Amino acid sequence: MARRPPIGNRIRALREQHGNMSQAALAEAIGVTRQTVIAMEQGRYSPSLESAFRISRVFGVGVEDVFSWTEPPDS
Amino acid sequence: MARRPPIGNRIRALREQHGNMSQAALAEAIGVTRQTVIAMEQGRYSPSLESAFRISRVFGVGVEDVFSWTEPPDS
DNA sequence: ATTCTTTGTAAAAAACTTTTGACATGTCAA
DNA sequence: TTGACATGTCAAAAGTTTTTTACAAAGAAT
Repeated sequence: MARRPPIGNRIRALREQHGNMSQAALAEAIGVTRQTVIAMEQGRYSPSLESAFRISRVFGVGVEDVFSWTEPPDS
Repeated sequence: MARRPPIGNRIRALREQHGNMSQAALAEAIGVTRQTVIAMEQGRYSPSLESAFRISRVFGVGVEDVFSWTEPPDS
């Protein structure tokens, strides 16, 4: 059922801050497809740790400057 | 074929620094199985970003204090 | 008005991560 | 030497992410 993960991201804002980098350009830069960037940006699922590292390095920041995690209430 | 990902981790060392926490105890603390901890620790695959966050918080450090990424030569 | 770019949707298949369960080994201590 | 505990292997199934392909809408483009 693939619920929305409790991880937020600032990908869109970072793209804008980097010369209005397009989703397609970011996808190519990190070696994934555009669909993957769209899904991550929309929070439909959380990326692999490897993709997270690649994205953060493209923007020259740390992983936790791109992605944030809030502990879900322990069900 | 699930090649070994270019991500290293210091999970074992951090477990030891935290009172010789067992793999089973870590697994329970982050809500995964022991098999998953073993596989991550051995670098057989890289965890989800969510698991990475949970692990780092158990040890009270940042994601990049647990996991490291070295850019692979662009094949 | 058509061309180009960007963003978006959708669905199936492929790839990868995680779980489940069973079993093996070594150590430690009692 | 039994019992508990820690780590490890293996394999199949289940769950999640990523790819692939195709199409749609909006804006700039001028």
